[in-house]
Amino acid sequence: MDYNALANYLFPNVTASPEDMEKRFPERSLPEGANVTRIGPSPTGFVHLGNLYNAIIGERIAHQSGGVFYLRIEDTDNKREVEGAVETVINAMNYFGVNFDEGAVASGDNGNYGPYRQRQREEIYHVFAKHLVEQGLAYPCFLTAEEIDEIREKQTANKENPGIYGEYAKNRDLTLEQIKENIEAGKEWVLRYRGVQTDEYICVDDAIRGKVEMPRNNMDFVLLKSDGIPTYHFAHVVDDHLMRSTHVIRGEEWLSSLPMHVELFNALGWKQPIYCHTATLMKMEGTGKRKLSKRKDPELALSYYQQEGISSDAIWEFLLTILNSNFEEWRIANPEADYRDFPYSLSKMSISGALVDLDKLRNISKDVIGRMNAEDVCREWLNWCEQYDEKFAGLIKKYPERTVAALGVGKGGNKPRKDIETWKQACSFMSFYYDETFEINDEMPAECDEETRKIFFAKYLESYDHSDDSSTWFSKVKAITEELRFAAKPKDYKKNPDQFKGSIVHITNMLRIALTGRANAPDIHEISHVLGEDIVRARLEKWM
RNA sequence: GGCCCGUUGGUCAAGCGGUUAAGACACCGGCCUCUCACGCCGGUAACACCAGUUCGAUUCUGGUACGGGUCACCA
Repeated sequence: MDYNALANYLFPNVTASPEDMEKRFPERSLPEGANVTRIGPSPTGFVHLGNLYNAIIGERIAHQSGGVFYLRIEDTDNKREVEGAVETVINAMNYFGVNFDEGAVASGDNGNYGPYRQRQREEIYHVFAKHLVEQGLAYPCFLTAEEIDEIREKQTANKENPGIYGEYAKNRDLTLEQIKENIEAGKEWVLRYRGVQTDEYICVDDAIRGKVEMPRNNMDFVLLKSDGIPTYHFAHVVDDHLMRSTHVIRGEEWLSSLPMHVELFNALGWKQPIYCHTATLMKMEGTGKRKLSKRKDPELALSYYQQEGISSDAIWEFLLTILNSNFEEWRIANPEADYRDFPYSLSKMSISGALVDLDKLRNISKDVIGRMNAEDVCREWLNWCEQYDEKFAGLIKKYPERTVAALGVGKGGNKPRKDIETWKQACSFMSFYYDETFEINDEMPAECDEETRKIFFAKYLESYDHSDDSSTWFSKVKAITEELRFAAKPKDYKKNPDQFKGSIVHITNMLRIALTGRANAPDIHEISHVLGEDIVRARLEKWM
């Protein structure tokens, strides 16, 4: 068989050589030890938590080392592609603060190693496809889906491994004439790799899992589909070589196709990147864990976290705690530091699948927002509201100063309040600061009957001086409390409940409910100053 | 079924031959306190199983069980 003739027949338009490609995409000139990483999402319209998980690893090891992190769109499956999905990916990554140095952007491409959309790289793949044919390492295969099904059935019946290999690769030794005849008859063909029947093993040093041993590939797997577009396997090898990735970070579901990739890197004479196969994100179901599923688990979609208003910092910190077990320890030691200063390490990755623990996320989120200053909280909250809650976006813009002041309540001191978990929840928490959304939700304490209320609010407003400091204010409250025959100290009331009508707890709760509509809210004195004297008086006068 | 990967409390996990087996979240007490939140103190709770190696195994080896992944012209 004249492989050159076959190659020219199959790829008559390919004139470039592999060497031309090497020149077009030269080695990157980066400092020693700089890593080049990427994420390669498929534009299915669904952005996975796992996409972010892997993105964070890639972003960290690239940027920590002074390297490059890029976005490549893996759109080789035109059946699954959804309109606008590329924008969805870019928006989601943007929302969660993942910054790319190069790759696909909304308006096209940015960088010298593109195109960054695989469908646009067809001629590049064909250069190497042709090269493999010339080497006798690839051949056209005309097997139809039905024929392949028959082969599989036979193999299953014989308890053999399914697939196209060895004697089952019926088209691997067609003559050039037969091939031409088939093609001229209009038969569709795919390009298959010529697998080797062997019992050798391969060994790959995975950066996360250590040494992984597997049987060498013996399959005649597909390189180019009948539409001329490569499969993932071929595209991965060509792209990560030409784009000069140093590390390939991907889910462990790829582990089993590793032998194909190793085979191709060797066949093309290229150096393998460092593989990093990450653990699958899991979910609790009944008594066991299971893989998160797109259909059953809303929390798998990144859009879920966007809608809930989880801040991007919170997601990062949460994922970092899953990714590197020493992150939490580091965070405790460096409470003020930017998480980007944390020395992320691949070797500290967990191998088994982590459960997505929403409780933990919420806890981290409270912490993260608690650490932020009021201006930043206000900006991010507004940012979220503009997309998801117009009413609050309007209120924040109408009362910018009051909003910042309100968000700053309890921020002073070394025990900052942690009231806000998510931007969505911030809307309900903050509602009492605006007359437009203020409403009474809780019942007045039973100890404070209508008469007590009237007397209290009258006296309170009479003695109210908006300029009082916290302790002056509170001593006035205590004085009125005692006048009303309530205990100024809760403990006194506890000891002798018969001697009082109630305690200061009831009085302040009554005040709090009148002011905020709820029994649980931050410091009354601070809130009063955020609201301003007019609103305070107006809300209290209603009870007189 | 073949091939791979994994298994420490409810969850995330530290541990790398000798430990009272860390820590975090959640949960339960208590303290602080004008409520709530925060904070502080304390508590419940774990090495899947069976062999072997060893003076000694959570840690090393083999097997069993269980869980997961993958076996496409999908990624």
